[in-house]
Amino acid sequence: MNTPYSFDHDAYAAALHERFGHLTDGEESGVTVKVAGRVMLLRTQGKLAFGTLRDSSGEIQLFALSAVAHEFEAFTKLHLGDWVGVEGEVVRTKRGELSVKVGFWQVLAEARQNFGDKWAGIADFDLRYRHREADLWANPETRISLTRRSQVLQSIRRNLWDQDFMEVETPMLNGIPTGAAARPFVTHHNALGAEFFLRIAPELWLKRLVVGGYERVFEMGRVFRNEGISPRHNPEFTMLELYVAYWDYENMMTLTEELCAKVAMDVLGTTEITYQGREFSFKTGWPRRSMAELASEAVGEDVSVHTPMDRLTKLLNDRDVKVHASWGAGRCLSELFEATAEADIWNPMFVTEHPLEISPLARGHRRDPLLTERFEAFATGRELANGFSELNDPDVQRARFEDQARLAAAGDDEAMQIDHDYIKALEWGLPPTAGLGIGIDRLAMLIADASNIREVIAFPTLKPIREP
RNA sequence: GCGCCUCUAGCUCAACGGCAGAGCAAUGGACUCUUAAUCCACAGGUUUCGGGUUCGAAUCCCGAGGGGCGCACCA
Repeated sequence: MNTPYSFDHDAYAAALHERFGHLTDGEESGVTVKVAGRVMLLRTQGKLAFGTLRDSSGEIQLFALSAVAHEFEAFTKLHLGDWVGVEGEVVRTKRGELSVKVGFWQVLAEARQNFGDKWAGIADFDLRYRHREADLWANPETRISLTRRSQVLQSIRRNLWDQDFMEVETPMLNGIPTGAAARPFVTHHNALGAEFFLRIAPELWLKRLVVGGYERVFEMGRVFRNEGISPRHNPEFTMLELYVAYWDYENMMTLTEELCAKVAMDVLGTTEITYQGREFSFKTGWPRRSMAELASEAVGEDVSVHTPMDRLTKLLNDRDVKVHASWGAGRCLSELFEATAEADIWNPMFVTEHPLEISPLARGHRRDPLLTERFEAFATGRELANGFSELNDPDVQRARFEDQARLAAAGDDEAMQIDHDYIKALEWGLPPTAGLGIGIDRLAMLIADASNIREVIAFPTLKPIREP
């Protein structure tokens, strides 16, 4: 089929409703516009035809009269989903529907595939995720969710730019996978003959930029973790990481809650959010409570990193958690927190003072050498953000890496590897610095009221279809 | 990776051991103000795939594949 290379489009559906809302039933505006979009519905009635045109802004009715419309017969034979460009006068029909009275029109592209039931849409998850392009037309909620995600990204960038952050990009192909506890994807560079790992976090690179003198940096981009897929996990997901020189973790908690409140205001116009039928608030002033305090409350007795191992082991065993031989009191406390208090945190809260044992990149706590100045933000029972006062002493960092290496040798396949380049970077001097990581997909889920992470990822990771 | 559930026409769904059906879409037609238009007609299927049980299987059983939800891992 011969279709044009361009169309001189000059009007959007939503703008027409705004501009011509005043037209009375049967009134003609005398204004000619050129609209474009897909024909979503078509009703013919002898020498009349009504179509529903949908563009990125909304919908507007097309009103065709055989005496007026160019090639009226062909117009009545359009398929649902066809892209058309239409030139015509803006009118309101006798029955009160604002319309473009079709004059010249042309097919811009045909739809040869069906867009699903025009009332029920597409329900099949496989089809929706593998062919999001069809899902976007068939299910308006999909368009809203993905649009909200985009608005979240936009809001974060604008807010950080406004606070003098510099957006940077760091390598995704890494010789050593580090910056988090996770299993990596492995790939290979032919010319270098070298194994590379897709990044699991940009953390160490970003801190090296702070060493380099950029006092406020952020990166928002994809990280890759070779782990299970679930309604809350996609193997590639979007992480915001940011670092601020001269700050500690208390300052960073304040930034975190302010950023969330601003994003909610920018995207939804309120900090009061309904997630899966239940309310929570992104208003600032989130409680800041230590992990030990929350775990103690949950188990009904005082527990901390100073609690004897046999007691912690007993408490974990009571909750069907098996204690691994390599675990110390710190890991046990963290496991106890996860097994008890974590899932019940519905309203945003900062959990602070994580054990040093599970925080190899965080700076030791100024009041307790077994703890770190770290926080995690929880909301609706899930982790949303993680941050800390950054460990900036190269000797201490080397010792922490060595501890990790011992764990790796003992069979922990998520323990970090020693990054000598990073130690060397710290030897050039990292000022006191605080860092933050936010799982953007998780945040987008809250903003878009999505129960599954796939609803806020345009093309989620799926199993490739294997030929039998 | 393990467990439970699921897969029927292009889409949404019936039929649940006894002739595979409907609505929408598509195709042909009627209709000068429709709103998921309506009406008439026509067409559409190795019931995801491969085995098995049975006189008879979409339906019961086994295996494979895709998907959903839990668990585990994690953000």
